[in-house]
Amino acid sequence: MEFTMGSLIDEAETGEQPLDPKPLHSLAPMFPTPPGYDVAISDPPFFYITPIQQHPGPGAASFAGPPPQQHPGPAPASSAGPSPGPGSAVPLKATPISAAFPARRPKEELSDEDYTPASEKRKPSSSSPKRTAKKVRQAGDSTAVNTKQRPIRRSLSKELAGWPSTSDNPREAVEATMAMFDSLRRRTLQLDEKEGLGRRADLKASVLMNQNNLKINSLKTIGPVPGVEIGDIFFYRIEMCIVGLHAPSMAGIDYLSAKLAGRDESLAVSIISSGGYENVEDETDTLVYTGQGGNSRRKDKEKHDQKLEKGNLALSNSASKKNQIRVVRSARDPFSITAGKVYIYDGVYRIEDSWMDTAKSGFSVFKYRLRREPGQPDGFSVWKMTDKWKANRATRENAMVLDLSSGAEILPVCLVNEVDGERGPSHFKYVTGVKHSRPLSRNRPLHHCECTSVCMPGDPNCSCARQNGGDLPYNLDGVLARHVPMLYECSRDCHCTKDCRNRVAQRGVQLNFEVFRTRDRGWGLRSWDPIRAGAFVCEYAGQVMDETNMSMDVQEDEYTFRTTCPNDKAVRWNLGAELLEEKGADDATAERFKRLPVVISAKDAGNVARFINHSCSPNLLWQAVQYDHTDNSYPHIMFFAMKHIPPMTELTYDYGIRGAPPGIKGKSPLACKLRPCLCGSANCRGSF
DNA sequence: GACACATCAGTTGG
DNA sequence: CCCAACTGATGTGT
Repeated sequence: MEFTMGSLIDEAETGEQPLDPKPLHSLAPMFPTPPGYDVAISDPPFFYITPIQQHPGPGAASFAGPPPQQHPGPAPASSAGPSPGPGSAVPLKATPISAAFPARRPKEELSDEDYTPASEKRKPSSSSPKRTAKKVRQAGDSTAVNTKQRPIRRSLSKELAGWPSTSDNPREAVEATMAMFDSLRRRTLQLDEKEGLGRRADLKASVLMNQNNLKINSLKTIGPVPGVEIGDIFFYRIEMCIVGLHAPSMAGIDYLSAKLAGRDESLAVSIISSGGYENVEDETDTLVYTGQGGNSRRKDKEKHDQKLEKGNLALSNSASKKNQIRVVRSARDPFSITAGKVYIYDGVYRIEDSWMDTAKSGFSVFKYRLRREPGQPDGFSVWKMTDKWKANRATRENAMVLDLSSGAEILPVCLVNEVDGERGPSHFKYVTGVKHSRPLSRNRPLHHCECTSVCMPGDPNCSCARQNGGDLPYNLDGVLARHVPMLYECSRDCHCTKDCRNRVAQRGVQLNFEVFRTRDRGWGLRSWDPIRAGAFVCEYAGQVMDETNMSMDVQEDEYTFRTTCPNDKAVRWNLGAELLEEKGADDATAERFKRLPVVISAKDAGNVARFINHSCSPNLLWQAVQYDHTDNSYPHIMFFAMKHIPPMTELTYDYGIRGAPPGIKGKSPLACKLRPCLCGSANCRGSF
């Protein structure tokens, strides 16, 4: 959060850093929404936030149609609806997104109405709890007959009118697509868990993306995929399908068939090395990859020799053709309870050797040695470094302090400077929580539930779920399902245990942080661990001030947190979740995100959050959280990841337009002192 | 607990 | 239409 005026580092110095944190990686724009929004007042049940259209973004000219690369030919057979006519560039020609979730709330007739395919007689008994992808597909196919525009569909196309296209800004399109997928996935999981069918929300979200033509880069290409950067991480195989990095949902080898390649032989385009075979992946610039097949996990299938067909044949063709092959490596997700994997895009490689070998099973396999193309940014090698540091913190180069928190945090906070001669930040006391300067109003008793062991989604007796609008705010994996105006975690008066899923932020920081010297923005914060979208990052700790009594001097302090009203990017984080709602006027509307009087100063005392810099395209959002008192004007300010954040990526949030007097949102910025913004993102507002 | 293993429900494209 | 594919979540046993 430190801001250093006019001390730009010489460019020459920047090339030699052993670690290139790739600032653009995290600072790329997410949504082309103008810095404003409007709360829709018409059709309230169907849409909530509408981008202001008077200032169309650069992508507006291309309208809302699917990205040009998409479906250049006939639509895939699986969704064989006729392609939209020239005038109907609306991407959501298929089933309304809500249709995938019929009978969620049987009371609402809208769901049935919307869901039932026109060609099918509506059956009131469609409330079968099982919502399969097949159902969705049927609905999608038949909507071709259904020309009537339903409100929900209109709202969807409105929502997505500003949707970035790959031709406009590929990075933006990838980030928006990833954000949409994970928002759909988190909300789907949250709703499914309530009904006890919380399985494969990733696949369900993928089907929704497919139905609504939201997948991008679906034309297979050799070499880099537009908008996907080296080092990008994925928590599901299907995420890589959706952005066009790797098309097969399970198979490790993606290839162009001879026909698609326009050649007489197929060519491999992408491989995933994720531990299923006996690959050699210790080196960061070479990889010995095993061909596919013969390795079935199923008991009823016996193992056999690999055959020179499909992916193996394509890899062998590529061995002589020497074309670029994208490589995705994998690692264990350190925070997954269920041995989940993280997939890391590591750039392009070429095959330099291939041979046949005998696997441990005794059957013959194909082997391919690939070498990474030189000159590419760091990808998987960053993981190797952070693994080493986590195993032994003393191996961190240029570390000035091994634990800035002096033991206050569960995990030490490293302080490093690889940029200049600064010895460290000015003195402050490290504290992990907030201190209030005046007593909080205690006019209400602390909320609490009677759950005996842990709170379970769908339990109508859990008063904490009720307090949160009926949903437990976190999924089983501990990620925030939706951004909400106020989140209520279980309190000390709750009867549930400390490992209840509704106690996440109160448990404190679980990441290996480092405070590091940026090139031009003072100190910054990043993590040695990967952080998935929705994961808790840290609280903004410090002294809680009373806004009304604050002087202008204090307001200008660079170590001050104040809320802005509201953070439109954070509100947009729920986009996918909102599209799932059959009714949602009372859900995440911008109107409900009010500016809060809470102001926190971390000047004299604070935690890692005081080092988080501003960005106009941030990777964190703040979420108001309550659990230890009842004064909703002064909640805890908790940061959560807005997207998947690879290790060593700077963490940022949107400070908002600072200094604007309360109640005047985004107006008269000249009336207050603004600082120039150096975030470097395409949507940079220039100051904050 | 951490892990290995089995099973089950799924998508995708050849 | 069928099937294989380096899935992912859950359950069982060590």
